[in-house]
Amino acid sequence: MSRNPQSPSPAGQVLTRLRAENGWTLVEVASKTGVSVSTLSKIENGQTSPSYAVMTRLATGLGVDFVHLIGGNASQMPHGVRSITRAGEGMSFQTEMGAYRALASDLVGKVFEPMLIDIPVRKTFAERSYSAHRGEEFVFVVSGPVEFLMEPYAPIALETGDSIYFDGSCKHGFRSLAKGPAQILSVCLGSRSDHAEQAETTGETDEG
Amino acid sequence: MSRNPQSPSPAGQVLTRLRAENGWTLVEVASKTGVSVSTLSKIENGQTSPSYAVMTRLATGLGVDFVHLIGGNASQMPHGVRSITRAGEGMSFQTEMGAYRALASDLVGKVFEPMLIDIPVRKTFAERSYSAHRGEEFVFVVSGPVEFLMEPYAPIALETGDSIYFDGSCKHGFRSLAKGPAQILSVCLGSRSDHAEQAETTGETDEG
DNA sequence: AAAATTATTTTCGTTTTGGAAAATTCGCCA
DNA sequence: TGGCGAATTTTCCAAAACGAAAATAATTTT
Repeated sequence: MSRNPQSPSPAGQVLTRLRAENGWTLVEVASKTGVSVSTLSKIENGQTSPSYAVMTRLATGLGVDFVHLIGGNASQMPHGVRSITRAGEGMSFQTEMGAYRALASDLVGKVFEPMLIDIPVRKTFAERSYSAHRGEEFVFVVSGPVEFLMEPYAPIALETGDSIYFDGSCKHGFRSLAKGPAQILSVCLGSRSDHAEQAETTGETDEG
Repeated sequence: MSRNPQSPSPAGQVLTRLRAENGWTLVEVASKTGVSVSTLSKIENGQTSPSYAVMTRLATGLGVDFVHLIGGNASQMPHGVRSITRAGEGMSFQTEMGAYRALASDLVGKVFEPMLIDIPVRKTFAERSYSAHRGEEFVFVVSGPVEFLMEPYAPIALETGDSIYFDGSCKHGFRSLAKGPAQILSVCLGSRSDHAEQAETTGETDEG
């Protein structure tokens, strides 16, 4: 009896499209990835549910992100969407860190989470003045100078126009070094992922 | 002979952590996901390379993003890393779009790709003056005004301090409306994933 | 402590996957 | 049209994953 013809997994669909776009044959893909021609064929036709090991080889061999292969999440925003936030607008809220303005807050499911933050002048750093979260963070100093604190580094001053890219999981905080509040633009990862905790694994490719 | 003890796949590591954080037992996870207890154990211990079918059931059953399960965009940066780019610095290059300055260019494998772009004054929009790429893009106008063009919208003027979040796959471009060049800060997805064509990478947890 | 309870790992038979090679289908050209 | 080379699908078997239940290990109770 022949195999039952399921609908192709996302990996199969991606593989099919990639081959079409690049004009690759199954044999070529096989040599690139180390996955046999027959397996590739079955994957494209939905006759098999590829293992993690195989998907890994596909991803690295074809030079695409693993996420692509599982159809994982293409942007959840509809095509052509855009959201403009005028200066001074944005959904604002206050924390110990400062006065936040969330930009493009009408768009849900964003990949980026851009915020404008007014950083107050402060003498001491209360514990609550620090932030730490998963993922990376990018900060551009719109109006400085500010002092940036991040464990395990010494404080460092950032002037207007300076930027910093750092591991957001380390405790970090800002304070204005100007007469009044300073302003920074912060970009973190969007909070599309459900729960609060989890995330961050050491990228591991296993397989034997 | 007992199974050979490989290192756990990312899925295994995530599963282990999720269970620890939520206090779930293997039996509970099994009932949530429909994956047998024995398989779960083997996945956590790296004794098996889970199939796509199983990973799917894990993701939906646990209500986590598939990307988490495969270590999708866990940060590839070592713990505690940071990179400061002073105003006026950054790896610069020129395109039809304008003069680019890539920020934190010494960090590879970034999730974000921040750029400062000097936008020239121009009368006409040559085809090469447009950009289109996978994924979302966030732009903050550092020094305006600029005109933003994006299909299928009419041109719109953005002032200093305005920002826009949009679907980068639509043709888009800028031109300065000031006397001289304007400047924008652009954040796209890191180039960890964008080889050929196709979809983009996705979100993650965190918060600001 | 021992027993009882609960959680995890291992065993082992069944099902599915992965791959080499055969069979088939699909161009292409004389 | 018939034949030929290339690409894809199918066959078939070894290897691996999956799951039920047994065997351990870890906790709690008495």
